[in-house]
Amino acid sequence: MTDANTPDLMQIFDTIEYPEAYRITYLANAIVFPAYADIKKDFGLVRAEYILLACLSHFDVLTAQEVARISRRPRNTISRAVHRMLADGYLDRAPDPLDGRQARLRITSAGRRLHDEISGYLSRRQDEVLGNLDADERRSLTLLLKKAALHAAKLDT
Amino acid sequence: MTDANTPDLMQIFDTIEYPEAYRITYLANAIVFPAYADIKKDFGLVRAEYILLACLSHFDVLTAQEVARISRRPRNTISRAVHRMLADGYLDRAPDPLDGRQARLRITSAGRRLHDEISGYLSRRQDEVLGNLDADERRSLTLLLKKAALHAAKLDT
DNA sequence: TTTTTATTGTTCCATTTGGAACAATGTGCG
DNA sequence: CGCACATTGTTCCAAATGGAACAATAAAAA
Repeated sequence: MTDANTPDLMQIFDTIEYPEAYRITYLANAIVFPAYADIKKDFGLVRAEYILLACLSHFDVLTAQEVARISRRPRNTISRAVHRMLADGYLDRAPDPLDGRQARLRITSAGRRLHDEISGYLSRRQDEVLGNLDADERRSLTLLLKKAALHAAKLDT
Repeated sequence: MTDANTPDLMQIFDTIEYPEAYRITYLANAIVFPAYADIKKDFGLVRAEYILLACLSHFDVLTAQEVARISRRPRNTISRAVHRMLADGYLDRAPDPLDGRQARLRITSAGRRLHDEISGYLSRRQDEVLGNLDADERRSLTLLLKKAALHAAKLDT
């Protein structure tokens, strides 16, 4: 596979016209796809469902629209996830008394337990993929990612 | 929207159990989705198609399997992309004389022109999303991303 | 050699996906 | 007030997606 005739498949990391975008996307795929496949196999959840769970684990109450904004996903996929997770007892929904359009979503204790299990899959895979960075590099990367992500969140308001 | 009653939607960047994975995925989405939507609208290409184009722009000749490995995408999506891009004249295919199973793919000049246009969309969006990093930070991020990506590429061999 | 195992590319099929249109509700402006 | 416009959540539908099985070829084992 890695003989002299085979091109170095990773040279593209350097030659691509958009190196940061390429590497970020590559890392995202490397982390999320395997974890996602395991989560689907072990819990039967699709991506929008555990994203919904993750959002609700970190806020007391959210609307579906807010979840869509936080996760940068289309509203209809969140809507579907809400229905399935409601049916499975992982969250509660109550109409907002102040605004008849929106509903207030909260995670249940069953949902929180499920999220705790699932987040282990993602943490483990994250640590595997970033495993060759030393502590300083890891800290530095984390900070730079946060700065960029906060800026990205302000775009496309 | 950002009044006192509204929770800070971005606190999750700090509280999530897998902060690097979350931020990387968030940035990947922030870069790729808008660019992807524009590329689809302006050129009618789906993601696997411009990924194929990008790979073939950076290697003289590749097999479909190699494209799948480089891009971490399932083989059947690459196979479909090859057929569409062949029909549109963006690449050439020739059977490998040494191995009857595989075919040697090359980009055509039309394909290269198309890739040049498309990569502008991704570069521009990349620079927008990373726009608040100064030169040192940007350089540092780029290096850390490369180190991690090279390591990720060696996983799941 | 023959037989088994692995690899490549493809097709099939069920599921996921997201854009667009929609009804219901709320907001702003005359 | 009345009327245009915006927002939320949902449904519809066409398209994309990816796992699994497949035929053809190659490599390895017996």
